[in-house]
Amino acid sequence: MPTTSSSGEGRPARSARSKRADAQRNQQALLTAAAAVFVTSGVDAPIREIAARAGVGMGTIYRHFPTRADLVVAVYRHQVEACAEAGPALLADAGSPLAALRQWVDLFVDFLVTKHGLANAMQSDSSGFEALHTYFLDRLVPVCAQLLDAAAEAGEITAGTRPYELMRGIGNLCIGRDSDPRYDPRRLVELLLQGLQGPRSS
Amino acid sequence: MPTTSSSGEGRPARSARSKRADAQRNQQALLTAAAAVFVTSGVDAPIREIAARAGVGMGTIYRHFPTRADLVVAVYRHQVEACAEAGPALLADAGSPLAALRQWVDLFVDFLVTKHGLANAMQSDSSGFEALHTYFLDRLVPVCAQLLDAAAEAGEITAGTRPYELMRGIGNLCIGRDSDPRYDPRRLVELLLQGLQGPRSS
DNA sequence: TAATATACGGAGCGCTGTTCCGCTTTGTCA
DNA sequence: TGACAAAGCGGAACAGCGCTCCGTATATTA
Repeated sequence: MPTTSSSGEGRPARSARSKRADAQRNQQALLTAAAAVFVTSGVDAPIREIAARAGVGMGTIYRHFPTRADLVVAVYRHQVEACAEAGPALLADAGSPLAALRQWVDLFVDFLVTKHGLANAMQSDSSGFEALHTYFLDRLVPVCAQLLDAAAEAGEITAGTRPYELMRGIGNLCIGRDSDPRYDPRRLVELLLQGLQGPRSS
Repeated sequence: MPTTSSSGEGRPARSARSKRADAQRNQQALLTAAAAVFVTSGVDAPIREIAARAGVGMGTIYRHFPTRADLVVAVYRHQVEACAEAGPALLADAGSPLAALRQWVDLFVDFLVTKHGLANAMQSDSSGFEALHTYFLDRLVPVCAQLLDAAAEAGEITAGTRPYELMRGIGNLCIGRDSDPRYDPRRLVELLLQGLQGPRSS
């Protein structure tokens, strides 16, 4: 119970609730600014740039989002959530589990290739991006696992594929100089999915 | 003929050939130092660290290797060459073109996962790594193409796979926190190769 | 209105890559 | 052999970055 004063809950329900008005404003401004900057300069744009665009100081940005990953997560949370929720929906709607898996992976790839450098950042081994990596994967791996299991049970793919590994693999395939005509992540992901179906019986 | 003096070859064959003795020494020292540092700190270790280890100044390292990519290329040139030469050899020795392709890809993966962060650097879109990307791919893509063609002609894989894309894909799959037990690039590469064999006939 | 917790801003530190120029070494030629 | 360019060297210096820290300002409550 690390409460500063003695009488528990003495103060109006502030302590565990809303922050100061200006703090809320700034947080929102930061999210908006970051989203805009990410589009133009990628997710590893200079922190100063984001702070400047939001019209706040460096201290403020670090107080609200201690690591860059926190900021990225906050900016893209909605989209990740949407992707996660699409999993079960597709499983219900699509013709087969494999079809659902395919469509879902497509969604995920769309998300990744849209954000400059997001895929890179997710795998980066430097400067506190671990949180980013963790959040995305924690949220999406279970969804992927569900799709994988369903497809395996339907006999459409061989069992035993590790969802975590697959997700990282797909993420990795999406890394790269944006839109080099010679490199289309989608084709390789498709190859991966084909590989999932097991060796050719011939 | 950009020779300084008039009489062609007048000077002892210096002009177009060897550099000064100390320059050669330093270049060698830099290569050795870089190789050592790359092992411990990865390919994006601080330039200063490499210079210090080689016992030279900053200017020297930049004179010999204007970009970091030049240094990396120089350090790994032998191994890349070996990998390139292994292609035709495997094609002749291995049982089938597909087997050769498999073994060759294995070699390539071995090379990549051994060097900390090399795969990352190869795909990095920042700070003059393009040269690295270019060198590796220019050297290895033709070899890969040859293996791919042979396998396709033997009917072991579906035709039409783009060698460049495949190489980059494999490279990308090798990116990541070194030796996370949950992620083994090799398994995914295997999946990719399986996908190469085309959809399951079922 | 006064008091206090809360939040803000930005100067400053340390670490990078990269350039630039005065000094040193090397090879050559008389 | 000795002197003199040319070639090479070193590292100070500049710029850009992430991140911290603390004096100041402001919102909120009583």
